Amino acid sequence: MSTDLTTEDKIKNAAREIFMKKGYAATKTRDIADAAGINLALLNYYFRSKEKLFQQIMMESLTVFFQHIQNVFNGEQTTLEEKFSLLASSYINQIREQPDIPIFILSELRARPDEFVSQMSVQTRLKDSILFDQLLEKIGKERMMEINPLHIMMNLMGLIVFPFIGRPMLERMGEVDDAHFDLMMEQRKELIPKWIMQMLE
Amino acid sequence: MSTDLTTEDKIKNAAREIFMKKGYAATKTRDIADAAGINLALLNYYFRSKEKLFQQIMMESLTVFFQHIQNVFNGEQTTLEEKFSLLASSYINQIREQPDIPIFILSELRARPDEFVSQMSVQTRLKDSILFDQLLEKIGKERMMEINPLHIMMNLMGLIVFPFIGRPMLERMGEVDDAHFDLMMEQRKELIPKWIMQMLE
DNA sequence: GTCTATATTCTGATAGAC
DNA sequence: GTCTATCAGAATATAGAC
Repeated sequence: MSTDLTTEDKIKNAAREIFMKKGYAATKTRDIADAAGINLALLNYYFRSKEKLFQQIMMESLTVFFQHIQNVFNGEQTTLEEKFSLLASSYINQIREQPDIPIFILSELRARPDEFVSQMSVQTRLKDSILFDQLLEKIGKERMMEINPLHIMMNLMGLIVFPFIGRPMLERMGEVDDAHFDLMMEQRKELIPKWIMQMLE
Repeated sequence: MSTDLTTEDKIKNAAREIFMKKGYAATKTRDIADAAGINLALLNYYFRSKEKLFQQIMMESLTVFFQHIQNVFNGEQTTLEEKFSLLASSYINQIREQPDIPIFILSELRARPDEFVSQMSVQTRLKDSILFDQLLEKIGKERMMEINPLHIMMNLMGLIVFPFIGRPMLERMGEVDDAHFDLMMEQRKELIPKWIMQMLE
């Protein structure tokens, strides 16, 4: 870790790492200060409180995490399958760099149902997206009752995200090591869009 | 809630509910005592500590959650598709009664990587199951490199569990209410086994 | 077994010197 | 801006009466 960072950024980086790994409630401000290599008082000097520091980290995480979605959802040049492919690839890459980000976001979102949802809901409305229109066209009206487009979105997100969330469980059940897990995630970049397209046939 | 329970069970029920909803770190022993309608001292009298109480709840949750898997995995009378169908139906029913159980288990498992995994890994080894054999037969050796059976298990678990974990997000993105969500979960009991079988073609 | 009161430790936040 | 020292409150756990 390079040391030519502002104190504020050192604190934020440490906070992000620990919040992600342990969650809000289990994180102690002293741990953050230690990891950042600064004193506890400085944390409050820069961010006023643990709560405010957390909110900042969380907002940024949400923004980063949903950044791609908006663009991909509304890409005008890409086909349906290309959109699935782009989402799978970019998210698998991103989560690999921050493996705890999905479970972090989802569990903190559960703990605070109303605090951050507005932030997201503005960003991504399925019904207003080009992806949604393409889905409708592909599925066809006669099958719309049976297979709601939201099913497909659940499946897409679940297929991408779940292996990372369930990793400790899956590694035991399947007896896979880290290298093998990485290989499988790489495979899934191509498999997931294929699977989703099969569901639409 | 009937009141003819032992004090120990009253505490355990209250603890289970609050641990599930808020997670270990955010749960206060006083909240459990209040919810159980007893005094704080009694909690320590029966369970010695918050930690020990949690371990007991967690162990039982894991056992319940993985109870079905073992049986379904090794059913000798059921086909592959029937196994997928049984797993989807029973888990969707079970999670509906305790909606927080997946995120609870997965987030606490992340926080304590080594404490409980042994408990699970004993219960469920994919490679030793009849389901695994059936999968191998269906997939065929020539496709085994491309599509590891573990992919299929990840997909099955993800398709079942993710909608509940991602519910706050999905409800916003898709603008669905509770009734609609329930309907979709009901649909998925039939859709998921169908989707998984398609992946194997 | 159950309670009230209390001990003890932990934790977020601040005061004040430099 | 950064630190040391400390406060105030919260939270787990126990002592001891009933």
